[in-house]
Amino acid sequence: MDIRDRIIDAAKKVYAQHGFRGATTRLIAIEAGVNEVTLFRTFGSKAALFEALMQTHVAKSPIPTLPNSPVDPELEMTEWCAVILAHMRENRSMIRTSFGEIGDRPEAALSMSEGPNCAGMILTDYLLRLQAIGMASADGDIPTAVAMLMSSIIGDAISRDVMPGVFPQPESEAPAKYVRTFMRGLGVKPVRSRAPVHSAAGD
Amino acid sequence: MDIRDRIIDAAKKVYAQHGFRGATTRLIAIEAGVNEVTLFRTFGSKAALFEALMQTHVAKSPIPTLPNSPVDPELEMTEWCAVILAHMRENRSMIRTSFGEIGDRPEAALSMSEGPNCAGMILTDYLLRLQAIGMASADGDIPTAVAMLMSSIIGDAISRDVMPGVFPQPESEAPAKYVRTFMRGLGVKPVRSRAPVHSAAGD
DNA sequence: GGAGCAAGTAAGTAACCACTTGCAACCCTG
DNA sequence: CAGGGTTGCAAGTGGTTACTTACTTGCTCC
Repeated sequence: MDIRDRIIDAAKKVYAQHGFRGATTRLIAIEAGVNEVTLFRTFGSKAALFEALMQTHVAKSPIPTLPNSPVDPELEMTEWCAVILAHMRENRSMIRTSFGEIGDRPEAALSMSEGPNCAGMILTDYLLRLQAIGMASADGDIPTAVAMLMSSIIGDAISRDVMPGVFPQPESEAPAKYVRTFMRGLGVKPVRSRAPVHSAAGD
Repeated sequence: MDIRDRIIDAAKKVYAQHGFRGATTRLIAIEAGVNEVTLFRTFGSKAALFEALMQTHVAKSPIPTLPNSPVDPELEMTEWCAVILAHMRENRSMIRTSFGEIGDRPEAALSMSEGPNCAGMILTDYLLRLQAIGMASADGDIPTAVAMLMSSIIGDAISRDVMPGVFPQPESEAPAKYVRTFMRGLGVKPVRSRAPVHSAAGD
């Protein structure tokens, strides 16, 4: 692997655990297995290294899309949520850390929140389509439901290990359960072919 | 105000913005308007100061209860959520910071998460009571719904200012909207006697 | 085999950090 | 007024941090 990438990877690891101030150039160099001077020769400064880190991170964060023509909303949204949740779980330490440093270094957290922001918009669009074609009841509070689902995904990803009492479901089943409850809250009708979701609130 | 409390208050402020490493004794002393030496004379060390800080913080964090005999679930839960949300919004910087330092200083975040953990249990108990007396449909996925509502409250409190696109509702209306969607997702029937809550969901 | 470049090594610099010491000023109580 | 306790002030200590400089080593390409 390129030495640049090795340093960035190491910086990510150290930063995720110790934060910006705790991620000393010494620690990063050791983790990367290079000399500390090499770090400065490659990036110029610690600040520049972290800029590069953020750039490569957002570049490597894919946001899945939802189909233009919904067929099976529950299935499609579950798959979509699972992908996002998996990605956030992988990066949970880094997300937590950068989020926690918002007061000190806003840029980091802002660039990290682009993903969820964008995901929320994709989901909202999808739900509007569902409403338009009559697959969701017209009175559902889409913005609120989207906020809740996005919060649930983020919350699960970053605080499951801290507050296990709040997240009793196993990791693997979480996305399906969030989507199921979300759909009931929104009044999305289950697709005919699938098992009934026993609606008590709907029409 | 007692000099001890003044220092703790100042430390809270500085810590919330700069984190543990960034909250230098110098900054804290300036913020408190005392000499830096006084800080060491009063608490002995920076670590001891932060222990005291966490103690007074959790001591001052009240968790509202929910009635043993539910009458109007929507009203009761909205009020309950509003109190929790308000408290978390007030302390959002501190929550974010301590949460972000979980890798480095787990104790802080763990003692901060006691509140939400406990709140989740209170809410779960309440919902089980609702189910038991037939005010909520028996097939609702309570653990999932609780996780989603708690995540929504925490998410709103700590990331509304970072991801405004995800939280389009005004702050004041958020609790009611979360609870409304939550109740639909759980299959809690709206109470008969109340003014129509813009219901298209209930009969 | 030598030029050129990427990387390691050793040492140092100025700033900052938590924390200490010694002393002077003040305030309250007796 | 005397004395003890609290606070401020000035200075310093040892450790750490980001970053620099000067030099050496090893590898590649001609």
